[in-house]
Amino acid sequence: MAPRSAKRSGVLELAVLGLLDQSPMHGYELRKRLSGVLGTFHAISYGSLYPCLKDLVARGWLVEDGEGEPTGLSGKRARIVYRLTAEGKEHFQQLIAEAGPDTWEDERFGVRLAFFGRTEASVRMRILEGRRSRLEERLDTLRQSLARSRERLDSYTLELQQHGLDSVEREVRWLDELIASERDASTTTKKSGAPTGQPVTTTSGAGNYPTAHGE
Amino acid sequence: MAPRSAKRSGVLELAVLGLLDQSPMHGYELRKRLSGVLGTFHAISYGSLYPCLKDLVARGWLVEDGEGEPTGLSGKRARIVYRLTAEGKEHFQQLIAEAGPDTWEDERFGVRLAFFGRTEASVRMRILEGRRSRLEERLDTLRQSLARSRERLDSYTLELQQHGLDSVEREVRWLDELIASERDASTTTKKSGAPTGQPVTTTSGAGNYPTAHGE
DNA sequence: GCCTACATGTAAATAGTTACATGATTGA
DNA sequence: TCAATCATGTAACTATTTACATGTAGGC
Repeated sequence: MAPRSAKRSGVLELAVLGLLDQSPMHGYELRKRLSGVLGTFHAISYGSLYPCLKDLVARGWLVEDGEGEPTGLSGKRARIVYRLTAEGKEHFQQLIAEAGPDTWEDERFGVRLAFFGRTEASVRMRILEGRRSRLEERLDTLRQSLARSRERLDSYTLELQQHGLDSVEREVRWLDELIASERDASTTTKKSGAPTGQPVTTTSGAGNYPTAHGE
Repeated sequence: MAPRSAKRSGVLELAVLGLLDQSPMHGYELRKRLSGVLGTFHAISYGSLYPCLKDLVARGWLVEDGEGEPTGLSGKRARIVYRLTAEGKEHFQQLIAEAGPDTWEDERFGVRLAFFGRTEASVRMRILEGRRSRLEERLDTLRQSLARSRERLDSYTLELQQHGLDSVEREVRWLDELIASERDASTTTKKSGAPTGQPVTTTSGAGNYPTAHGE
């Protein structure tokens, strides 16, 4: 085993590996795409990204290429294209094969879902159902606390809390749709003997995916 | 002016001041209520809260009381009840009178809304509308990026992004309701000469308040 | 010639959590 | 008496942003 210099983030690391697993890229491009899979509305800062890339290189999961062949006469440099190594690919596969309790927590669930296309069906299901029961748990707490304090709160606070509750309920319904279409896909696959465990899009454009209302 | 030892957080600070403005409380109780106004689903940790309280005391906005009168025979201590000072009250009033661009950003909007009951009507309106146009801006970016990359993305990533979009759209609709009921309230007040600028609850339980899907 | 977007990076500050340490009170 | 919940706190660590520093490429 490597000497465990550990340290680096978790979600960001996973997101970067996942994007580079699709295709090599330089940091600037990577940053633009990260918001898509991280689901955080503001882009990650370079102050986070570059140190992370450096770290991944140091751990042997990434290598830096000096931007392909010098196109024509320009010979421009400056860009550093990052690419997964064999170990990097293997490591990423290992990461997306995990289905532990933290995979369905707020911070990770989004990225994991974004990479479901490369995740095994059984793992996908475990994460979706884990997420669902996590939210159900949250609903219990929220409803209880709302029931306890309903008359003490003014209408604005109430509106805020009610909204939070609605958001979680909505995410549960969304998950139900996703889970249902996973089941459909797996039974259809078994019956018809279709070759891949490829994703099936839910029919409606409904459902949503809120998590927090502040921050 | 005080020597600016500054340092402390912002949202957490505001939330603590707002809760203590309603009634004095000890730290443990405070923590429980904080999740309600911070809208963060996991409670804030003591490792954040106590240092923050200490800081607020140091800046003269809070004082520590040693739990009222010793009830009957017990004379139990240990609990430290925090209470706003006159300067603390004034400072809080100043904070909730602000309506700058950061007030409608993700981190602050929730807390500000939670304290709308003590916020002037014009400020409330400015914040709600600021938030609304901020989200509209977000929708533009999101729609554009989704349009650009639609065919490149697999169905899961698409589902994720679509969900994020839906969530923001839903928050806009919710804000529209809140804004409408603010307008109603202000015209009714003017016409009937009702005494307070007190909040009016929206009729439906609809609307939601999502912001981020990961994290 | 200048401005905008592209592109990479570092140091310091900021925000917050986790793990630990301690002890009182309440109810089964 | 034992466990759970109440209650307060600190030190170390984790994650992330902001501000700065630097330079290139392309359009007007």
